[in-house]
Amino acid sequence: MAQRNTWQRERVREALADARGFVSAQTLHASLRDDNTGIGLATVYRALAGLAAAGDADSLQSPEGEALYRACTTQGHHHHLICRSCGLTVEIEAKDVEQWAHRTAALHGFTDAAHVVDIFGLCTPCANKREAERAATA
Amino acid sequence: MAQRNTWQRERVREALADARGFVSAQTLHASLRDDNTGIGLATVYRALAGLAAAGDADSLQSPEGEALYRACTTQGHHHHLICRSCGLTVEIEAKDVEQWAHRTAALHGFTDAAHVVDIFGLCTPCANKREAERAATA
DNA sequence: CCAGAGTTGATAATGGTTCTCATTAGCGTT
DNA sequence: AACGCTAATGAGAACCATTATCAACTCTGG
Repeated sequence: MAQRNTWQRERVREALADARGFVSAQTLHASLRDDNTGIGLATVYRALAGLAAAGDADSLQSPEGEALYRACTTQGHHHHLICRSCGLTVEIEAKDVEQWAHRTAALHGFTDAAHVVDIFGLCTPCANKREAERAATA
Repeated sequence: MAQRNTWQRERVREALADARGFVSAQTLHASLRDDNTGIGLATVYRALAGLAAAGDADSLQSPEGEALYRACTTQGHHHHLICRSCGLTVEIEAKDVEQWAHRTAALHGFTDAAHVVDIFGLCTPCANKREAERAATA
């Protein structure tokens, strides 16, 4: 009896899947609260940690220091392309980069190499929107 | 009179330059304290933020959520190879990766792409040390 | 239905970072 | 060199995300 199925865990999983991009535990908890579930903050954290450990979600640190989580559709190692305006996330593969990372690490005598590779940018809709705003201001 | 020169700011700059790799504001503050300077924690944070904003230092979030800073010796864009045990940092170039990042971003309609590429691993000394410890335990 | 162990959730604790505000000290001016 | 204006400082409080605590709860196998 190592792991039990609770509705709380399921709700967290659903909420994470519904989110377009990365969300913080706080945000997730807030939206679950709004859905009249009396779910506790600690539980959300535990569920997210569990999902991340199981490989069903991955996490990254936002520049503001918050931990962000996202449901993993692609199993295994992969990277992200993230819109810094709306949070839209695209999962990308980067075999070349993987190899480069390992090669570079080895070159400098580093072993047990892990790497962080993420690209932040503006997706087309957001770029257009920003352009429109700039035009309106001028 | 927008910016003043204070010995505190200078000490922070020096301490950051002396550090081998990335250091946290806390660590930096602690070592400055040991040097019998009565410098305040808040001041260290302010100085670091200022350096980072001016481009004289760059910062990243450690997996533990701490903000780490490092003096930039290489001006311009570059990446890091960091020992997760001792903090030793090597600055690396990655022209290939730069191009890949831009190409990938463009491919998905993303513009204004920035990227985060850092490799964490164990440097040779730390790998050896860890090996020795494992041997001792067994 | 029972018992026992994994879960939950309210709350306290932790720890890094930022804010407050009275005091200090650059720096241009006189 | 002294003056005054204002940015900078620093001790501690405030903040906020995350984690630990622990009694109450609820799955699940028997």
